[in-house]
Amino acid sequence: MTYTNTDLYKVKEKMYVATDCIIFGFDSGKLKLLVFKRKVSPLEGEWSLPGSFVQLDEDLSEAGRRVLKETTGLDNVFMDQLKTYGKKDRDPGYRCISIAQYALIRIDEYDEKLVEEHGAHWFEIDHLPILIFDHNEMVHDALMQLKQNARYKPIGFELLPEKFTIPQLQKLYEAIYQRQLDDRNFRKKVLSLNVLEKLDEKDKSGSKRGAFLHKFNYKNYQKLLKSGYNFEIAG
Amino acid sequence: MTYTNTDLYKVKEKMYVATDCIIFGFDSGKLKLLVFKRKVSPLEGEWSLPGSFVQLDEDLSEAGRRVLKETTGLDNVFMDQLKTYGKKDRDPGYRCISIAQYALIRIDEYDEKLVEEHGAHWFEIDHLPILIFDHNEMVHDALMQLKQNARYKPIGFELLPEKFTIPQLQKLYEAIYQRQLDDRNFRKKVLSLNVLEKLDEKDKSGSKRGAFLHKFNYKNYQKLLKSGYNFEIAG
DNA sequence: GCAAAAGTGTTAATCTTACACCCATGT
DNA sequence: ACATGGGTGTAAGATTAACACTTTTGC
Repeated sequence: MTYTNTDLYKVKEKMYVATDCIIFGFDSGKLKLLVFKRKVSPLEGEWSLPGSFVQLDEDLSEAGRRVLKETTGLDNVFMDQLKTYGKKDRDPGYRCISIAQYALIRIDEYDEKLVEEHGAHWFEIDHLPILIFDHNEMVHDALMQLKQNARYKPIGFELLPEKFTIPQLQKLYEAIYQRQLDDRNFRKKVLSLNVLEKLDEKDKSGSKRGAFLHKFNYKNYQKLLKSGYNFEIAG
Repeated sequence: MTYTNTDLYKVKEKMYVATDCIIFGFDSGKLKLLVFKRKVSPLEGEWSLPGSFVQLDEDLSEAGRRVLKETTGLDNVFMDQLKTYGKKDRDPGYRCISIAQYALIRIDEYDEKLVEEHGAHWFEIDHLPILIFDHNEMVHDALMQLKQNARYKPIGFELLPEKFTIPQLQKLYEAIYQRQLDDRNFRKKVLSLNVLEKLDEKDKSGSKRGAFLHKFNYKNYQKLLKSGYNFEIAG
């Protein structure tokens, strides 16, 4: 950053820098959010996003991954920066800005014990409790971003198990967009992209007949991007 | 933010928080960026984005607007947060994170003297010099964001004078998307949105015949949003 | 009168939407 | 045999893309 002459006469003070994580999961056809019961004062016992101060010796993204690891036991998950919240009075105690980062996790992989130890709970996205500070705003913004990104980037797959069925994928997109999609059109479109690899296995958990499992094919996705780029699922 | 038990044993240290502004303008058919010659050590004399430390008693957005005001004299311009840059070693001197914010300004309105006093220069977006630290990365990211946003939100108009012609608007979009657009299709699409108000005046600076001036109509835009929302210019 | 930019319509191709029935299987 | 979700095709409508000529006017 550059500072101009006038800045030199201003006080340059440091401030606290935190990061809060918006952790999305998808389970039983519902989009869910991982929320914690705060263990420290002030506002002990209130619901809150998991977060931490950023250490002097770690990148912002490292701090986000550390929080995620500490609270879910998960490594190597999709994570992206959302926005930085920096209203001067957002934290009543002291001046503290927070970089919100959102994560998409495969809910079947997370460490349930670890999560419970931390007093955590998965809430359905449209039945969230009141969260501390500006955390509800963060979740709202993250959901908007998720909707936006899911449309043009294949991030939806980060929320599903490695192997998934087309109906599962559709339910995920319906949960993200918060509206129904036509099953014939959805299937047509998603298959036309050529980024799904059909497996020989079936998943019978959803029906008696069973639905074929598919895998996301990153190589074909890269090809798609090169060949003019138009990944777009539903809308 | 929440901190977990383990955090309580970690050092909670404050850090410097800065903001850097990516200021876009549009002039002579080219998308431009306002860049400054750094006046303080280290890296004095190098090109840099305008920036400042964030004061303890101001919101992040206030800090951005302050920088903008100090460097261009402009108030009340479109400004939005881009991303926060927080690699631990991004500033060689001390740990400092920077919230990048981008602004779209009507280049005809800015205070040229003020800008020159600060050793500033407008560079064409594809002929930028090397900037300090991670500033080139910031610009790259801001340009991506601008491309993305211009497609679905009417932010392009922030870069034009209040009154503008259709060919001017088209050149702007061509500069943002960095590709040619078909003039007949562009005109058809943009007029079909019903958000432009045709004036009786002509602008003759671009041609002998002159082109009709138009104004962006915010009320109609609000109507468009309510009635199902599909603002989309070109692609 | 000519150069230079403004303005105008049509058609083919593509993509999106709406919609209804048969299939496979566990009970 | 029936209930349940999985899987398939088609036609109408909307949108996009490609494309060429006339208009105005300052020089």
